[in-house]
Amino acid sequence: MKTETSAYLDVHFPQFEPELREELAEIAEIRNIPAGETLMRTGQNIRSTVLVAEGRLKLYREGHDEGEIFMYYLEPGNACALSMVCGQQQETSGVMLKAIEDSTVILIPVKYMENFMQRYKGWYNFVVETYRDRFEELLTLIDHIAFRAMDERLVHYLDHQRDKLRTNKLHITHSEIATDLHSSREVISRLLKKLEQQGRVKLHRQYIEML
Amino acid sequence: MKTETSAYLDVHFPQFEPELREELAEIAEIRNIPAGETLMRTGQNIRSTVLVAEGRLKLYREGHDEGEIFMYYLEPGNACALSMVCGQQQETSGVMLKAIEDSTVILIPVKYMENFMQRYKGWYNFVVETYRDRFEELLTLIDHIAFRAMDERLVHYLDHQRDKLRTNKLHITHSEIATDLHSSREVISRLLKKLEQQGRVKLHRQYIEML
DNA sequence: CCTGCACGGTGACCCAGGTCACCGTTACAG
DNA sequence: CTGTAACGGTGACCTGGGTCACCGTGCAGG
Repeated sequence: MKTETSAYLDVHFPQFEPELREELAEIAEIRNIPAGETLMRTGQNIRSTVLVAEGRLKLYREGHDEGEIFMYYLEPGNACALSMVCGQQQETSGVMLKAIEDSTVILIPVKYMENFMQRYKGWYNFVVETYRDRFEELLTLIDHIAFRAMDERLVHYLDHQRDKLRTNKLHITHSEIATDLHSSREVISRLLKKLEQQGRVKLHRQYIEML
Repeated sequence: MKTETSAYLDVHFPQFEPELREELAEIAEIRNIPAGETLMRTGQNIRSTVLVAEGRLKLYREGHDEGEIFMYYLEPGNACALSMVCGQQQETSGVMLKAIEDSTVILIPVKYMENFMQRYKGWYNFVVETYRDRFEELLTLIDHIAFRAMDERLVHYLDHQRDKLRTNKLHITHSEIATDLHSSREVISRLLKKLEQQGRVKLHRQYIEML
């Protein structure tokens, strides 16, 4: 009989070797996170690698002086790259991880990392791919913050949301966008209005329709 | 008799197993880069992992529309994290790597990566540590661009230079600082002047003295 | 039915920092 | 010695976008 963990691994991590999945299922801790809850805060210690089994989480970098900026989504089949690099020694997280849907994560104590790396190609590839993707994402983020004006960043943000959430109706408030882009609500409202005038979006109460 | 590559590895990568160093010495290509020259450009293919043997290189992210931003230094004993993640498949670089001193790098074809990862703990640890450090550096960079004003960023930049170059006299032009911070010379000059008035630096022709 | 609150719109204002124009100084090449 | 280029200083100006104040509207809970 299959455990819950094992079932999640089979569905979302099929590239792992069956024996790896078995091993993981034995040592993993599974945790449910209700929508809106924070799994990890800046400055917290990391003792486990986080694999996402269900739901959707948002990963933010927090500024020292209040404020945060959205980095990327974690979805089923993804892992938090940061929680993978943090080795044996007690590392502290530099990010904040928040569930935006009811989510389920699989926690693997970091001490097994090295062992799996060496014994399972599937795990090795997964880790390397995760690093690559996240690195790429961080570089893109740097681009945007450093080189692009707010209006361009907003358009990119909306496109990204549409692609990720697979819908043209984005149920997201102006303030939330402002937080994610580390701007302010008024600015976002103004820019959205501009986009509406350009016929690129349609604004509704509670959601934004992309054209 | 030792080869040149082998000697570099012994000096700057002592944490590698002796057999690993031997293997590396056999497959490595060694390359000298005169100061000022660019080793890698955005969009170029990567086929080798870069280990730094001598000198000092600066790594930049380039914006699409002209402009660049300094990410970090590579020094002897360091490696370019990006060139490690880029797997078997032809990945293209998202960064620009420029020698600021006459430098020597050791190039290891990426196809050996996986093998070394599994066979040598020293290599595994090195790669993981490199990832962790670079990730951390990128996060710090994001912080600075997103949350800090130019004057604070400038101070941080100067401190960083002093630490890295181990000298209070920074031989660097205002324009170069401006490029690195993706600002403009005038702004940097103004801010430096402000710092001088606060007694935190002393400006000279061709160099900046930190107090 | 009210009342409060979340959401969004809008005008007025301000400021960091980017841009432009221009100049003085130093260094080096011819 | 002189021309030219790199470097740096400075004032004038502009603008993106952050901030403040305030309002309207729709909805949920008493």
